[in-house]
Amino acid sequence: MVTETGSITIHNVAKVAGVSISTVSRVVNGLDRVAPDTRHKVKTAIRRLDFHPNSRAQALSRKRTDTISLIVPDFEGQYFSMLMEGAHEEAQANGVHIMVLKAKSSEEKIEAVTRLCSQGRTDGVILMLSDLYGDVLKGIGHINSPLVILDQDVHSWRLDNILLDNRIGAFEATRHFIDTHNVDDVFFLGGSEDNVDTTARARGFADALKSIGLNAKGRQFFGNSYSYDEGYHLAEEKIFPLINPEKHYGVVAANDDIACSIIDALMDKGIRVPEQVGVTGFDDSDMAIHRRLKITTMRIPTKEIGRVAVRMILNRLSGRVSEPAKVVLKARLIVRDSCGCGRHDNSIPGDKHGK
Amino acid sequence: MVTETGSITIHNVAKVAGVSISTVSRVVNGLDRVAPDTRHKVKTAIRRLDFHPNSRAQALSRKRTDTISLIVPDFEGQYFSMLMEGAHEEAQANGVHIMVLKAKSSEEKIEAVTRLCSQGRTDGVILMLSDLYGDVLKGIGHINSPLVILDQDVHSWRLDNILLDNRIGAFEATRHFIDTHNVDDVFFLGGSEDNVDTTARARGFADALKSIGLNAKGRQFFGNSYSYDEGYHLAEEKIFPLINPEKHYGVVAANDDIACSIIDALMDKGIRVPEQVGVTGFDDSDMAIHRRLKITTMRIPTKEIGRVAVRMILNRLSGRVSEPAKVVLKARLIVRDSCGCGRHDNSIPGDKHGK
DNA sequence: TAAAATTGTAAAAAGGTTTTTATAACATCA
DNA sequence: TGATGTTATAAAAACCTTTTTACAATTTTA
Repeated sequence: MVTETGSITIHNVAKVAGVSISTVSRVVNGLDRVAPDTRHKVKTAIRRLDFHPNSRAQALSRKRTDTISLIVPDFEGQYFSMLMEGAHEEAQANGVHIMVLKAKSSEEKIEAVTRLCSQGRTDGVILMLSDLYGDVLKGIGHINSPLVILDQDVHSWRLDNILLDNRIGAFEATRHFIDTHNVDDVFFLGGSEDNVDTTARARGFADALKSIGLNAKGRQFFGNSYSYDEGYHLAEEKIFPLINPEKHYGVVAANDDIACSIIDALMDKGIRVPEQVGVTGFDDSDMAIHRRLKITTMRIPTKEIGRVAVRMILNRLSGRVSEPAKVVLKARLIVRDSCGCGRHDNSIPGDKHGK
Repeated sequence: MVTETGSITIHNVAKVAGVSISTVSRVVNGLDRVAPDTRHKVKTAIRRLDFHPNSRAQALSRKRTDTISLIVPDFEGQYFSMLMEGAHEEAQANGVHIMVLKAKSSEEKIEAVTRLCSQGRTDGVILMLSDLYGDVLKGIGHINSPLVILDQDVHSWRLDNILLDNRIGAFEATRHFIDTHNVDDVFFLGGSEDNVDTTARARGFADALKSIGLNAKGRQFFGNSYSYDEGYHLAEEKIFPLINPEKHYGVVAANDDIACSIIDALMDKGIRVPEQVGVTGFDDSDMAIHRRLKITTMRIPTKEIGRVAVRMILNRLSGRVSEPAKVVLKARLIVRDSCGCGRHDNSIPGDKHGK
């Protein structure tokens, strides 16, 4: 029983304190009652030997790793950063760790989740599903660890689920133009029609139009991706020709990247933004404020998503919750300048700043 | 020995295959030779029972968690994303996992590293040190797991170390203005003087000036942080007054945020960028291309840093390497428009685009 | 052909905890 | 004072592997 390796174990502590290992364990974990005198002896020995329980042995014995896995399609953008921020905060506060994995394709996702769980390497999995999900969830099948699905409504699968109400978000952005700015018309410019965010936001835009008796048809345009250059061309080709200089418009962009490109494209065409055309973004990313014309955008409570996701896993581990939980978080309109609400003197070509 | 829980263990496999557990282990790990016939029996049983080795038990027995910890001050920006990208790629390729922790203060860093290591929760630690490091490394003291330090030169501590040559990067950006654009003068605008990146880049700028017999004094300015608004005001207050409309200047910004704010501030003052004043950034972040005037910037091989860091840990674990390794990576100049190299017709107020 | 080496497998030990069971010491009640 | 409870601790079992040791069976060498 003599450990020749350098590490101090519960056995060493027991010997020094003159008690059994089970007593040491009880002192360390503080669950069971121990005589004050004994407790003191053990604590002294622990301090003297600088004993730290071996987490690997604890994991085996407790059947728990104190690790939660976060699986995302990629590590880019603020969404991931904020998700991490929230997840880490909640994890840290509860003494668990976050393991991060990237899985883009359905196969990769299935493989990652099943491997992590069947190996018992993680106590729970947070899986971000931005695209199709049926085959992924079917592929995963039954697992014994808690699983939280992000970003995609997986109703009927009886899984913990966190969603963002993109529809309402876009609805509000659109209504902002209608209600506050009294625009003559409003357009939507999205990324790919395959993207769940874009489609949900397009739906919100359409709903807002419907609410005032208009049809979205001919007012929304899509590209192949969320890129600046593509957004720029789309704005040039689709939006610009529809602009009547006498009128006042609003453009709801599916995200901040696209909002940037729309603003630049229209300004390059000589359109005054936001006077003639107001623009709103989505995501409240860095670029919304790293510009002369600060972008009005929908802020997504991403950090909250991360926090809630970890909380859900912990709840399930504690066994307190039984029914699958579904949390829908709402985006919030951050009013800045690009919609026309803020200072009006900063983005007008040839204005008093001397251009 | 009958496990009542649902999980399949090596014992179940052994029983079904009619062999001992050690034989199953040898088949699974494939280290020792096993008779073809026995191997087949075992493999069949494994497949039939859908056995997966319990990683917690493996961790205890092998004294290794197949987990590498990445400790960063925060999760924001492309630097973190790219670091993760590289680290995950290398980790995935070697069957290990990445655990991510946030530690801002020195105390948090010390606490995180020592706890992870003394508990045996990780096989190695990648620690990003952007600020002072002496007290952190002293606080950490001796640990038994491999430790790689990022971003800060910790010579004399005999630790694996990965650095970015910020000095050379800024030197090259500065020389680009001098050599290619033949500017009449050049300025540097940084973040906080406490920030190691800013100071190293300022040094590179100064070295470039010295190389042509000039002094950096009066040509470099610092703020309190890396923020857009502060950069904007600094550019207004410090750079603008120095600009002679008849002359041609270059401004080296300590990062892309500041480059954005300089460009906007100068343009708002009626200065033509890049014709009168060229600007370069640093980092090649998103915002460098999400603008009308694409920013010339120094691209940092961040992904490579992540990859190399993991590789260093793995090398050390394998025991093949003995001496501490030090890798210095270089930033690369990405030439776009803001320095004056690209198209010149896009950012001029009142140009042919009709403004 | 006896001795030695090799091969294939079983049995046991080790890894460091937690948790259950057992036991001793002591207090409480009838 | 003997039965009953309570408390504090020790001992042992369990968690599930990997790895070492031991031992037969077989092959090779002298």
